[in-house]
Amino acid sequence: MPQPRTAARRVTIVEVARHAGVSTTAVSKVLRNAYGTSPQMRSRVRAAVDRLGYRPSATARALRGRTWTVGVMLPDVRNPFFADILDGVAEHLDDTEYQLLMTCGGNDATSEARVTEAMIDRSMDGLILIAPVSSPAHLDGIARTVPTVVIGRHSHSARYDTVNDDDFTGAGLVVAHLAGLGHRRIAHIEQHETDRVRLAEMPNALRADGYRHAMRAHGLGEHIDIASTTYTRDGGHLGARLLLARPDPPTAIFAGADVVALGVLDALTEAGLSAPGDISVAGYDDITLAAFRTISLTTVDQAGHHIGVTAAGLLLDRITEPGRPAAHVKLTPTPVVRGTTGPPR
Amino acid sequence: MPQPRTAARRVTIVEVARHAGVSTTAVSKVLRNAYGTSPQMRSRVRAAVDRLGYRPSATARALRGRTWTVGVMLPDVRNPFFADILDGVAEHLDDTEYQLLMTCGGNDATSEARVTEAMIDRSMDGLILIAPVSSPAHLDGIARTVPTVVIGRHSHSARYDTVNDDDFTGAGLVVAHLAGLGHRRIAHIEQHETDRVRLAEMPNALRADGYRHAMRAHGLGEHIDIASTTYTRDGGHLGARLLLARPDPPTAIFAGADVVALGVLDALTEAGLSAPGDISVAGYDDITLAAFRTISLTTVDQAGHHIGVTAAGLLLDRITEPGRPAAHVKLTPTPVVRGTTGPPR
DNA sequence: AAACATTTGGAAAACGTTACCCACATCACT
DNA sequence: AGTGATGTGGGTAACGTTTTCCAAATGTTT
Repeated sequence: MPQPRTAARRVTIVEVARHAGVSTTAVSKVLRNAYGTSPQMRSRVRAAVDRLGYRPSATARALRGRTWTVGVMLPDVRNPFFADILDGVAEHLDDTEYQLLMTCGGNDATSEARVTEAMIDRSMDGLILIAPVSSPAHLDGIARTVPTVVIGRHSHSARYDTVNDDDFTGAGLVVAHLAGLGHRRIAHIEQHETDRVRLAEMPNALRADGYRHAMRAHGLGEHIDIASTTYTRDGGHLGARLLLARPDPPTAIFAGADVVALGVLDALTEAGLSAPGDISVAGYDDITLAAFRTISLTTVDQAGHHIGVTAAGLLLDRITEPGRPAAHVKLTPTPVVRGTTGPPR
Repeated sequence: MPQPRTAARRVTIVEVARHAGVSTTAVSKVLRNAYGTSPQMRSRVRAAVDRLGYRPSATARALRGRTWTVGVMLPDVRNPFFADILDGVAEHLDDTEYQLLMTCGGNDATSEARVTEAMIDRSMDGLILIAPVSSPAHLDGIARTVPTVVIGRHSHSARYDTVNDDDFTGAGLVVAHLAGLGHRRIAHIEQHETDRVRLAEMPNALRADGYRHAMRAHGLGEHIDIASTTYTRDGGHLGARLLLARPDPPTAIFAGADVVALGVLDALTEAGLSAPGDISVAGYDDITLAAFRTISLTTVDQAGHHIGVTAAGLLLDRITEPGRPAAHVKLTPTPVVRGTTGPPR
């Protein structure tokens, strides 16, 4: 059996009250900025708090009030795009009393359920779920329990807010850019999807839709060519190899995410090819590594930082006003042309 | 003022007890696997728990027991080396009841203090601090309050465990590799340090020491050349520019971390140079990006994953036995030779 | 049968804080 | 002076769970 904690006893509100010569209710009111305390009282309590180094126990507070905690569920710590989002969230929370705590859902519905339950059981005040793969019903259930904002999921639920970029339009920007350079055989690497709900909501599916639509709009419908793998570097690598093995290989590849494009560049290097000399390569996300000089990836900037700031703002609003109607924010992407795209040979 | 939570009421232990026709004490004992419950009792309670979908409130538990939470403080979410460590920690915790929650200390002592306090106030059962910059006294204070394991800090505190690789030896491996290729002018990029404690404990300082020692051991003492910047990509970029501007530029650069090496490669590309054709470049960490085909970085593998697994094991031990003598684990690094190093021109 | 040991179940208090409600004092208006 | 409004402070209970301690039943030994 685990042994009891032997940590030093922390200062409690009872000791602060005794030290200040007031009730625990008074101390609590002062700390919560609650109505009904005089300036003198506030001053006395604050002096006692400082003198004793008192900090409230967030877990004790949870039984009646708030823990002042915002939980963020990441799909994966490796994709630098999520780091951009986190920077935005952290920046927005910096001037508040909220503490940001993160954990990973691992792109797996069972794992996501375990993680969101863990955050709820710890009485987190609100959750930001990034690119969750769980069913819409499950997400609704979460949002019914705790204020929730979802990023990277084109849902129109009435129960939670969403923040996304316009993935459909963003994909169109890439195709327009490549077509503008003269490319006609423009291929796409998508995340393989079969689930109908995911096909309607996930960013990768909308990017593939945007690609198809833009290709037809540029009169290139007959050149539509999609390799279905995964949004990982390995998925990019495999996708590129599949596309290069075609009877009529593409002259340009639009990878649905920057990490996928990195895998494409890997595969080109192995095949003794280069971008854009042999094949143009474009990604999506504008992760910080995309600007790395040796890579210099053409991509779409979906402003991860701005997404994070916006999501955090919506969540704090929803914590304050839980029944507020859902907001679904769609940000406008911008193309970022760098060194991996050029005219076809 | 914030409005009250309007979330649905969750099932409590009182309802489970009523449903099972037993006391709340019995339910609690069954869930904690405490002594003093019969098999029939356990069966009845478990059936009621399943039927009602009951989950204990971790925050209520905190007032008398454990929250079953492990907190990890990261310096930065961007460095992929920390993702390797996290994978190891997560893997070790996977078969336990502990939930991993992460947050960022931002490489700043004030920010670290705020974050560790937040984790302690939320009654986390134990902390893993990765590359903290706080003073030794501060770390001791934390460890006196909550079971703590520190990674990336060569400390011999009696109060907390540490897990590190042998940075001194690792640096020697790089110098040996480069000297073996025939390099004599081997330069190093270090994190600038002036604080005496940090010079004694931080991995970057030990790598610089290891570099100096190895250079002298290879009879290259007169060629010791160090650029002091920061362990960031920008620091690598600046360091490379400083070294290239020397009257006698180096033929090889040992950057103290892989992210620093990426900045060096950036600077070389801008100067129209390449590695290893013009200058050999070696890093440290073996982040997953080091194996990226376009980069193919020569580096030192400090087995982030293994560090994570080891740290998690030590922490769970320390939670079980808080007064246990401190363990200071030092792992052996291995060189990884790839495409950025070769014989000097 | 009596004495002792062990197992099981549960009443009550503890944990640290907030929410609720009310008593009392002071101020403003008629 | 009497009445109503407002501000301040605090007593008490609630929150959901674990810990502590003991009573009662059952099993074992003399």
